[in-house]
Amino acid sequence: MEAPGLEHRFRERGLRATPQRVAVWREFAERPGSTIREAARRLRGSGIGQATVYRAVRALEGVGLIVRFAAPQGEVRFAAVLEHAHLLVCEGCGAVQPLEECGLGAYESEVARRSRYRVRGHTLIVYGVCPECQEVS
Amino acid sequence: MEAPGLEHRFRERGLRATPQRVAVWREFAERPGSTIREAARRLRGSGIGQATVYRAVRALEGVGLIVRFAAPQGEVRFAAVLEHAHLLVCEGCGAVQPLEECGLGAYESEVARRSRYRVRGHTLIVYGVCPECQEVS
DNA sequence: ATTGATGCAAATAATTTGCACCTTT
DNA sequence: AAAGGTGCAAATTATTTGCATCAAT
Repeated sequence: MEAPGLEHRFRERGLRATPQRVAVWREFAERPGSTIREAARRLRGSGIGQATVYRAVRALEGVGLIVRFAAPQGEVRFAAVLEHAHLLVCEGCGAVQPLEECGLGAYESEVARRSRYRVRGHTLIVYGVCPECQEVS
Repeated sequence: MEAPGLEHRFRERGLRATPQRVAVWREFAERPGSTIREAARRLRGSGIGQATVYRAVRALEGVGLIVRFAAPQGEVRFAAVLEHAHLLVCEGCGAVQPLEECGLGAYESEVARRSRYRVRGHTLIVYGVCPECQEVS
């Protein structure tokens, strides 16, 4: 997964686009569903310290460029996202893939109207069993 | 929040409805958005050890009776749910409230058809700013 | 009896911090 | 220079485990 203007997305949300942060984002874009530990171990090879990975994840999660979710066995995993945080997660093998349009716009408006909240976005994680894991079971 | 037949919901998912587990679920139902630490501290008063709280949360999360999500500042928080894991979270004060029907049924079918996954459910977290926090800002 | 749960305390793993140094305004 | 980031190693927190015991089937 590549993203033209990735750096720009960082800046427009008030984050400096440091090489380390970009590398962290890319790591979770290429391997969605990694744990921080796994990502940090790989990034170690690029000279990026684990504290930096934690700090980057926190910063990116804060502006919605990375989402956190519970994997099958309950571990906390992460995935990079661009606009939408819509993921399909396999409960068997833990595979993660992005989902397209969820058509939740109207629903969000409805929620905003009824709750009087200023709605800013949402995270949708769909859980299921992928074709491969279905065969096995 | 009370739930008739709560115990039954545990058992039909293969979990023993021990008093500790029920207490843990209730704690997160009464105070959605608590951290495990907070819940454990309160439950301590009922003689429930922290290891039990962790084990209960893991078990309940596994069968979808508790969901985990990222709060404003990035901490991991939990909330008890019954059928649906639909939550509205305030990014300001961290207040959490359940949401009703999301009408995502058709979308799930669509995802299942296109991905060939056997879809089992989903978690939807809507983020926004509650009326009180809007005034402050 | 047998299996599953629990509490406690100890062990591990995860996450954050202090600090000196480096980069970008 | 000033502000924001980073790496490293050292705290600090969070989570899991071993084990003896209790409860439910």
